[in-house]
Amino acid sequence: MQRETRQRQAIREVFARHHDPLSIGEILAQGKSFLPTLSIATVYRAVREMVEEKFLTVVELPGRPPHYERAGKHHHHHFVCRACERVFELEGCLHGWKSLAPAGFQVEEHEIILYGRCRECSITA
Amino acid sequence: MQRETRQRQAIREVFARHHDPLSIGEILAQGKSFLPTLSIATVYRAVREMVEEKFLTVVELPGRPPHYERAGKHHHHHFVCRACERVFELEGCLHGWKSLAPAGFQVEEHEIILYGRCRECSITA
DNA sequence: ATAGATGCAAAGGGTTTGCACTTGA
DNA sequence: TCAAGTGCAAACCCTTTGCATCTAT
Repeated sequence: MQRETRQRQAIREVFARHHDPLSIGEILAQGKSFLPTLSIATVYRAVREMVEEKFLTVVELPGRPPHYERAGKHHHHHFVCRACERVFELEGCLHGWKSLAPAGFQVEEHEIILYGRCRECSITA
Repeated sequence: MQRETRQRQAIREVFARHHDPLSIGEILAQGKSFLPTLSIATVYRAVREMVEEKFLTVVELPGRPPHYERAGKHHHHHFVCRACERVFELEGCLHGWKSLAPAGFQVEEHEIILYGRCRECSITA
């Protein structure tokens, strides 16, 4: 990815305005507001390259397609709203996760995901 | 699911011998050792029904296809081996996860996943 | 005997890719 | 200019479904 095309500018613009992780579909929808002809193939390709060049990172969530967020954030986890399906960034972490693994297992990373209703969907009830 | 066919017996047999979560592909491969003609469509259908009748439950894992394990187990989490891709059940849990969410968010559930190398793959290095 | 279950192959849904056209540098 | 990037449509992969056949009861 060497050229700064209108398509990639549109995608970068999406991430300048959204701090929480977005799916490919959400990136496409938001990106079209800046460039209506943006195609899904381009989003897939550009996002993959933006991950490689560390502008974005992949956020994998159980039972959901990959989401993407700006790279370089401090360590954090995510909240998934079961009502609107949106994903939110969480502050903080929990201790002691390394000791959950049985003897002989090498723990390299951990993931914590919360599920429930986001603020908006709690109000809408 | 009312009939106890050879296909479903084979699938139940797989879960009698494997306590850790299995993917559809793993269930098919193991099931074929009992019934070589077992087809993937049957595995998909039978597993879905076994989840409905609560013989199995779905284990969703980030970036991986759904896995299935026997229903009715006590609360637990999972370890994913990055070398062999197998999933293992973990004992225990962590406290304080409810307070990770911002004010106004309703937390209903949590998920903790560990990644690394299982015992076997740690030895194989 | 017969409704439910199976296996095959076709259809779906999401993601990737080949290729001719467009465009940034 | 001209290689990188785009858009389209076809290809892929995994999962689901339609349908003729098989089988548990």
